[in-house]
Amino acid sequence: MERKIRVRFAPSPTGPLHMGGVRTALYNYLFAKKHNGDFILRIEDTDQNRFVPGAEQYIIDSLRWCGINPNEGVGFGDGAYKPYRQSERKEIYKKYAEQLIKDGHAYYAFDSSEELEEQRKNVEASGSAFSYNNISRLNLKNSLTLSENEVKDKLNANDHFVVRLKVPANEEIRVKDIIRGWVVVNTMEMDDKVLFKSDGMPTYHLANVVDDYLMKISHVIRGEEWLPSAPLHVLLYRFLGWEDVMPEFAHLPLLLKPDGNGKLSKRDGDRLGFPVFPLNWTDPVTGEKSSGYREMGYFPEAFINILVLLGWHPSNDQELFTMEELIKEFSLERINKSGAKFDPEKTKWFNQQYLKKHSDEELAHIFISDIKEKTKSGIIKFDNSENPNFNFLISNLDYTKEVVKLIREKVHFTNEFWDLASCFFIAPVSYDENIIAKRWNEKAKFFYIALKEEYALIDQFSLSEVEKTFKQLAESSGIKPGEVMPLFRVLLIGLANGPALFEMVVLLGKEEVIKRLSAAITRLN
RNA sequence: GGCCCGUUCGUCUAGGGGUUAGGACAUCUCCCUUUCACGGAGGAAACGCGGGUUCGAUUCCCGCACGGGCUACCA
Repeated sequence: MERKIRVRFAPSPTGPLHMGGVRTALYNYLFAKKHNGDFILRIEDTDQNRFVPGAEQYIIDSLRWCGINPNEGVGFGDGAYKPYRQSERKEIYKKYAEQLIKDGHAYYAFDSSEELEEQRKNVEASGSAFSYNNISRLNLKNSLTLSENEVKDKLNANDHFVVRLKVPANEEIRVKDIIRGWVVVNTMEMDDKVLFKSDGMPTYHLANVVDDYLMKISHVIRGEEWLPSAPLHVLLYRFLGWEDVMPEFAHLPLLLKPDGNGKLSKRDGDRLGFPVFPLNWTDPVTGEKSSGYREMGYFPEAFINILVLLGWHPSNDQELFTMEELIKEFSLERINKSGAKFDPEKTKWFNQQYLKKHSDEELAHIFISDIKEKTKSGIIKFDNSENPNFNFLISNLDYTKEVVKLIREKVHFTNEFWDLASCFFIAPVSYDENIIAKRWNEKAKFFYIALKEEYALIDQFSLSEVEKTFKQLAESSGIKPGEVMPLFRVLLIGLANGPALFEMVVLLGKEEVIKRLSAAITRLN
């Protein structure tokens, strides 16, 4: 019988979840869904020193926002394998560490970190690198070199000790990676990794292997940074007697910084001005703030789409996917081997594609709440007496829908709407100086005074009427439309660029247009 | 330093023993548009180097170079 697909995402709560982490979670999720399997969120908080309050909740919130919902795990309901937080599983790991010692695959080591540091220095002085391995362990303080009584005494005296894996000498360890094929490492290159720390917590290696076994994980899909320790994990499965149910491995290529080389880091985002985190984050200790894709105005679907293509690609040219399509198309075999440089420029295009998929009404709702928020936080300021209709307009769905219709093609993000559309809610107080200097003269002034009067006479303030009236007046005044047209927009909204001119005039409405023209003529006189 | 992994346009990538090496972002030109954008058409742009194997290699093999990862009582 085929074994049930069960995968896990296992971050440590040491800070906000990096977008690379989100991609790892995504690939796990897609793989699980595709095979009707389970996706588990396990929190690997075995390092008490690096624990950051709020980080765990941040991870949960991020996955929720992305629509990557685990079947089991911290924050996502109890599954059959709880608890899913490693700090709550301490006793479990201890048992397996003891079993390894009993079976002769691990040993107690009593060397203090100062002593090891000393060793390291000495060896490095002679030109090579120190390694606690099957050679050096014979000269160090551990249960292999000390007498049985000495060991007993030390353990009874509650001396600090760690448990180390007894890596066998000169053996080829083979790891089969789904993405990279066979990776072979000789045990002479491996060191006797600490499995159990002196603070009573397991290290990643032990906890990871034990939990993956107990939680019946079928595939370990994780970042490439784990590839070097995969042979160690294989050894652990063997020594624990679990080789026959060892999960398959897939080590994902890394996300690289956009310029230069190296892993994508928070600093790159700060330096180049793009987020590397899904959500905003404030460091609880330093108070340092990091921006997130959500708050930058990205749709979660766009964010997912950006991430999934960084290291994976279907066999055709499709670039835009729903989650359902991704689940259908995804396969580990089509994941690339090499790292992907992250291009913040392309993310804008993706978001625009998703913006296009939304209806005017959906966008209007987003726009309205954005305006309300900006007003509340003081970003939007205006003179109440000059804009008495402001509150009415921003609450009017039909009106904002029409506004959205006129500007939606011009932006990548919904939070850019306001910059382009403020003119529909607030009258201008200043006018583009270039255009005024070039075009504003007596002739123009008389034209607009006349236009104001003509517009006042129109009953049906429609697109065709508005445009016709403008052009006829220009013709009868002996003016080429091109001479006065750029000015029209400036008089109405203060800016040289903006929404389609006559559409804007109609939406603003007869009364408002006349009012704004009068104000402009008075001010520019 | 040692070990491991990788290398197709600037970037993400498709492809794979014989192709005009395909797509997308960005960039450039033109069209549409009396603004800006959207849209449309087109252009420039890539198989790291050296050896093999082969009738033929960008594709397979080996070296080298370059890049990355790991080398903690961190994950």
